[in-house]
Amino acid sequence: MSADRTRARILDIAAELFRAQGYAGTSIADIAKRLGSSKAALYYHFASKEKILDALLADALKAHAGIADLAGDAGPEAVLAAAIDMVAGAGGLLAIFGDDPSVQAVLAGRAELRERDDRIVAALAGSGPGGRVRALAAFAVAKEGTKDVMAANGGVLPDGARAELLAAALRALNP
Amino acid sequence: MSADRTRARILDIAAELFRAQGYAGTSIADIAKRLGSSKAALYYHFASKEKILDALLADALKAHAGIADLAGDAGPEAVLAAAIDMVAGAGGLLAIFGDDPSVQAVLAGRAELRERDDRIVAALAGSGPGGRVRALAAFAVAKEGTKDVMAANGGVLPDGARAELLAAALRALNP
DNA sequence: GTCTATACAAAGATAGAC
DNA sequence: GTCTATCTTTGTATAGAC
Repeated sequence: MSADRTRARILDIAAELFRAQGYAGTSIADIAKRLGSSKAALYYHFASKEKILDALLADALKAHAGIADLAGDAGPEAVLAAAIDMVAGAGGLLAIFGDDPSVQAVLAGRAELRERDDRIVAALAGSGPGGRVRALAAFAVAKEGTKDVMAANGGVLPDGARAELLAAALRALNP
Repeated sequence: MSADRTRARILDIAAELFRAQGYAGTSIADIAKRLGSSKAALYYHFASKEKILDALLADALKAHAGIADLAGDAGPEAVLAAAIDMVAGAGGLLAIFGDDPSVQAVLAGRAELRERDDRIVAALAGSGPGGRVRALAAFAVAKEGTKDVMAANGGVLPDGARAELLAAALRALNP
């Protein structure tokens, strides 16, 4: 088996198990078992469990950074649409590091995630009373709402749901 | 130290650690350390790690069941308000079992959680195209939006935020 | 690239003294 | 009610053969 393909398979399996059982709740043995190989074989491809997480998170973190940048000059609609696409795209990988406390704990001292979220929410909030609460509500629709809709549809975002979610998020944002 | 008070302290500590590090990411040793006692002392009060989780979840699960019942005869506004209160009340404990995959995995074979969520969403959805997506969006505002607002405010739901969230959820629900 | 075997640490849990 | 000590299992990771 080529190293690249095996590496990709490991990431696939890890993504699924991390989502289902959490990062801390998934062992190297779990992954190796699903891979049909030994734990040692897995360690040939990744130096540690945390390196697997890093590889999994690379794309999602990049997309997240892109949205934070976008928040600087684009309008709310573009930002919320990008947030929906971030969750829907990349296999919904944001769901992993966005929801799992054990991942948050690992990332805590390292990532600028929270600071980026703050920038996004601040851009959505604008000024005025209640703006921040409505920004968080709209952001919740884009992230959790999208995730939930996908979860209720076998991991796929159904036709029309993107527009429906975006509209709902915008209504949540604008009184 | 009285057994009841110690038990309560353990639950307090466990709730905080589970939220910060996840259920699977928190060890009995972690809890005992914060408690200032030995692991054995902890096992005097709880027979297993899972029993701690059960005790923590008891109230939230009861509230969840109440909302599912409410969904039968009350309107969307009452259901969404109850969902906000469920997250805001009980120390925001829903955030623990609602988000942690390792908790979901433990609860999977046992709880009727998902079935109840389905009932709630179905009641919110009514009929018509896109109703289900909008119901999930509104439910996301009530649950995640409330949680995020609390997280951004030191664990407290600020004045006026409840009404703002309820209004945002209703707007997400109704086109 | 993958294996078996194993080292080593951490985790859940119990025994028995006080 | 809490302790020390210990058992057992599981988990991360490595060594060295093939």
